Amino acid sequence: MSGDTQGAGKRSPVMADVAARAGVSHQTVSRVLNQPSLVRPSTRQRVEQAIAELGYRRNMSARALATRRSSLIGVVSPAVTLFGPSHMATAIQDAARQFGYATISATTGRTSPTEALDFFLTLGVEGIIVIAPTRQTATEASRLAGTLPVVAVAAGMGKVRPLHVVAIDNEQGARDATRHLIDLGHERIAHIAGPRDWFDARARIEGWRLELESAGLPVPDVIEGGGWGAADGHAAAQRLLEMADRPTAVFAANDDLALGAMRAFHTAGLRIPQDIAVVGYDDVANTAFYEPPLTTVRQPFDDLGRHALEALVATIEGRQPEGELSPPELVVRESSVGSAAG
Amino acid sequence: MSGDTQGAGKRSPVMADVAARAGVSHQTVSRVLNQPSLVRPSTRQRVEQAIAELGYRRNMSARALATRRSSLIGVVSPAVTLFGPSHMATAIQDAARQFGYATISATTGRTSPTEALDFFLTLGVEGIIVIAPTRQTATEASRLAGTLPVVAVAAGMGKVRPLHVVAIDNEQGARDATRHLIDLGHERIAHIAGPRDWFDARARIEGWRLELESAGLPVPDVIEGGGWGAADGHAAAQRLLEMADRPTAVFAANDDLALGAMRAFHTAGLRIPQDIAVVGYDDVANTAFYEPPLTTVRQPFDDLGRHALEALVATIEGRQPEGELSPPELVVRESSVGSAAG
DNA sequence: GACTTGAGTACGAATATAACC
DNA sequence: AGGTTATATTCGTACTCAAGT
Repeated sequence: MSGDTQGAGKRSPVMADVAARAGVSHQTVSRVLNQPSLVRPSTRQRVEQAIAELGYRRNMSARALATRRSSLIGVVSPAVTLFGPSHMATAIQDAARQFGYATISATTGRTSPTEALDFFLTLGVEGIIVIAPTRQTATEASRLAGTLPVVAVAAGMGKVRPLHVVAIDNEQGARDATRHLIDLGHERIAHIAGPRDWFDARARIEGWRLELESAGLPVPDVIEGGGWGAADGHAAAQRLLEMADRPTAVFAANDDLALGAMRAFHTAGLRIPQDIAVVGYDDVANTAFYEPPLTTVRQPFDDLGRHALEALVATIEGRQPEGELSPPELVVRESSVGSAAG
Repeated sequence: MSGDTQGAGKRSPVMADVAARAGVSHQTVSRVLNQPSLVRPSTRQRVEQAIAELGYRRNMSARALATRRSSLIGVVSPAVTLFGPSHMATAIQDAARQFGYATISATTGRTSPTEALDFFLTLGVEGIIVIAPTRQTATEASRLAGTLPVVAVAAGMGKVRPLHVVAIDNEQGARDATRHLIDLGHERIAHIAGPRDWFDARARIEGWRLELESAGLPVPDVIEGGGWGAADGHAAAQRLLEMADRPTAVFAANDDLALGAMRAFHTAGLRIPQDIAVVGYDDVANTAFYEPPLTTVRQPFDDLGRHALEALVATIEGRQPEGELSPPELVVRESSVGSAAG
C-alpha cells in the first residue's frame, strides 16, 4: 500500500534555503523579517525576492519556541448555539486576527473548564478570554488569572482582581425595555426571566424591577423561564395566562423566551400587542419577521468581543486595558406598539 | 511603571526539570511520555510523580518543531451566522479534540480565501476542512489539495480529486419535502430558492423539480430568494402573491426564507396552512415555535461535521476515509398540516 | 564610529545511537 | 544478550555578540 498520499509534497523551504538563494546568512534573512530597517535596501530586496520565489513562510512552531510566544489565544464560551456568545466569539476571532493572534476555542459543557484550561496551557496560549455568564464560570476564570492573562466577559461581576472584566450594561437595557412599556401606558408588566445563575438574567430582572419602582408601579413576581429557550418561554407564558390579574405586557429576558411566549399567547387567542404587548432582548436574527415583529433590545456583541480582545492583548503586553463600550439599544417593532397604534 | 503584571509567574517547568527531580535524564522523561512501556515501572513512577509535583506540561511548540506535527487543523467556513456552517464547525471542533487536534477557524467573507490559507500554512496546520457551499470555494479548496490534506464539505460536488468530499443528500431532503406536500393533495407547489451559486440551493431546486415531475405535476418557475435571509423570503413571497395562479403550497429552500414568507402571507391575510402551506429546510432552532410551527427538513449537521473531521484525520494518517452519513429527515409541523387538519 | 552582516547558541522536546547493568 | 538509561544531535527561528566594511 505504498504510493503517493495526498499532500505528501516536498519539504517546505526554511530560512536557510532563502539565505542560500539570496547569498546571505540565515541571520540576515531573519533580520529582513523582523527588523527590516537594519538591513541595507539592496540586500533586503534580494532576500525578499528569494522569499517570494521560494514561497517561503515562517514556521510558527519554531518561532514560538524561540520567542516564547505562541500567538495563540484561548476562548472559553458556553454552547455556541446561543446568539450572544457565538457572535462574540466571532468578533473576538476577527479582532484577534488583526492583532496577529489565532484563537482556539473551547465550549463549556462539552469540555470541563479544567480540561479546557489544560488543553489551552498545553497549546501554550498567551492569554484566555472567558465568556462567563455565571458566577461559577467567573470564579473559575478568576482562578486562572494567577496563571496567565485572563479577561472575562461577565455581565455582573464588578471588579474582581486579578481579572479584567468587560460587560454590557444589561440593567440599563432592561430599564429601557421596561420604560418603553410604561410609556405605552402599561401598568401590569410581567417579566419572564432567564436562568437565575446567569448574570445577564439577574441584571435584567434588576433593571425591570428598578424601572417599575421608579415609576411607582407594582412589581409582580418574576416568572421563571428556567432556561433560555423558546420552550421555556412557552411554558412560562402558559403559567402567566393562568394568573388572576393578567399582565398587559411582558418583558422577556431574551428573544427566544419572547418567541415561545408569543406562540402561547396566540394559541390562547390573544392578540399582540392589543391584548398583551411583548418585548424581548438580544435582537437575534429574524426578529423583524416574527409574528408580529418583535420589539427588543439590541446588544453590541461585536463591540464587546473586540473590546474583550483588546483588553486581553493590552494585558499580555503589560499595558492597561482601556476602551468604551456602546450601550444597548431599544429596537421598537410591532409586538409592543402595533402596526399603526401608539 | 515596573511591577508585577498579571500572569507574570515563574517560568513553567521543562523536561529537564522533571528529569532532575526524578533523578533521571530528560530522555527517560520523554520516553515515559511517549513510550511508557519501555521504561521500568519503578522509574516510570518516579518520573510521573515528578511530573505531577511540578505540574509539568509538554510544550507544544517544541513538540511540533521536533515531530513536524502541529496538531492543528484549519477550518474554513462561510459566515457563522448561518445555522448549518456554524453547527458543523462546532461538531468538527468537538471531534477534533477527541482526536487530539485543535481547530483554527477562518471565515470566508471576512478573510479572503488566499489570506486564510496563508494564515493556516504559517500556523502549520496538518490539514484543512473547507465548508464549501459554492463552486468558487470548492474550486479553491481543490486547489489547496495539492499542498496538504483537504476535505471539502460540499453539497453537490461529486468526486473531485484530489479532494475528499462529504455531503448531505440535499436532493433527497427536497424530494421528501415536496412529496409531503403532494401527499397532502397540493398540485401547485412553488419553490423559493436560495442563492443560485450555492450547491445546496441548486440541489433543493433539483429535488423539488424531480419530485413534481415524477408525480406528473407542473413545475412552475422557481421563485428566486436571492439570499438566504428572512427578508429575501419575505420579498419572494410578495412576488408570489401577485402571481395569477397562486400556489397552494410553498417549499422554501431554508427556514429563514420560510419565516419571511410566512410573515408576508400573514400580512396579506392568508391562513397557514389552510390558504397556503409552507415547508422549510434545516430545522433551525425555534422552528417549533414559529407561527405556525414550521414543517421542515432536519439535517444531520453534527454527523456531517464529525464525518468530515474523521475523513481528514484519515487522510492525514494516510488511511482511506470511510463512514456513513445519516440522511435528512422530514419534521412535520402545523405549517403544512394544520393543528388538526389533513 | 556608524552601519551591515555573520557566527554561534538558546528555545524544549524527540530520536538515533551508544553505553550501561 | 536483554532490558534500561544516557549522550548527542536535530527541528527552524530569534537574538546576543563579535567581526567586517
